[in-house]
Amino acid sequence: MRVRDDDLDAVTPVDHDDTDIGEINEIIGFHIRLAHGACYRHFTETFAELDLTQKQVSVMWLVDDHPAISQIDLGQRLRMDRATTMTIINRLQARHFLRREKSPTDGRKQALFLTAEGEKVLGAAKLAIREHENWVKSRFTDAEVKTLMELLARIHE
Amino acid sequence: MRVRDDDLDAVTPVDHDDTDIGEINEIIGFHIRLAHGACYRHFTETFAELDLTQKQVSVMWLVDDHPAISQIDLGQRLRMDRATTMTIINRLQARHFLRREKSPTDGRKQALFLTAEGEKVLGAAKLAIREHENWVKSRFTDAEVKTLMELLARIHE
DNA sequence: CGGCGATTGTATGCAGTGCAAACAAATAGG
DNA sequence: CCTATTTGTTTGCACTGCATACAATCGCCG
Repeated sequence: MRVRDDDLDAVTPVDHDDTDIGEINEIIGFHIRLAHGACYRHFTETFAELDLTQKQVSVMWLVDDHPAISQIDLGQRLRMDRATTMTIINRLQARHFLRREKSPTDGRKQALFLTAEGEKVLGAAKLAIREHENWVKSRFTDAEVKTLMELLARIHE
Repeated sequence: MRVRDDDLDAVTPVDHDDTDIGEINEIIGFHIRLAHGACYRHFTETFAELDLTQKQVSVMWLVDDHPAISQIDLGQRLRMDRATTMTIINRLQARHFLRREKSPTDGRKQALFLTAEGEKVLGAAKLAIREHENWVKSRFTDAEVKTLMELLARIHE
């Protein structure tokens, strides 16, 4: 019962399935966006119960790895500007996963620390991350994963 | 209290430069997000003058490739829901790059067409896309580009 | 043929993210 | 000491994603 609409413009010499998108399919940026979207959706599903976003998990992870890190440093490592970093820190602080302290060495900076609850949540998040990673990696060999990581890293420097 | 925060967790066998992010660096989803972010930023710069987003260009491109396409079909091909598709179509229509017509074969559907101005803008956009693509591809060999596209496609099916 | 469920478009609201501008507090450097 | 810079903060705007609700239309089945 599915109506095919491919019949009126079947001119492009590419595969034509239900989701043929023509020459835009050759644009690498387009594939990066689609792949990111697919990842984002699966991540959101996986973290629905924990109610955490990618950024929030990344921030907690980094704060755990680097206690007393400043917001600006955090933002630079995750490629976020100060305003975006603020939003995320505020949210995590409101949920008592993280706390701000005045940096003793630089009065401008805030020193960030996970709370005990934050540590607990991060532990659960890391388990969910593993599940999410397996979802991504399930379609690749180990060598392909290595290659993909290497190529992606070259894009974001 | 430490001045440097790198010294207390130098256990992960990864490079440690100014933007070391520790074990999170081994998460493939993280690299996809960073790569997407880098692409997004460069795209935004490249299209600042044309004032177009990735989605808007994708939509115009697809409407041009598939005249009389419906909104739902467009959304499925670009992995967007109806509400998001609406927003983009509305914006493009308000700028007179695109027009809606009632589908003659299905009263529920809208048939989408580019206007003459839309065609013109799409032409300019495709040039900008080429520039953007070159920015991405400049760090890869042709074989690597092919590999990357193939691996990315496997993520979003 | 008629009614009912499914599809499509539309409108509204909420949340996450990105970016810019402006301001205050503190630091760094001459 | 004075000035420029850094850092955090706030505010506002825009794009995107998702959920919900509603109306019009279509397809299918009795």
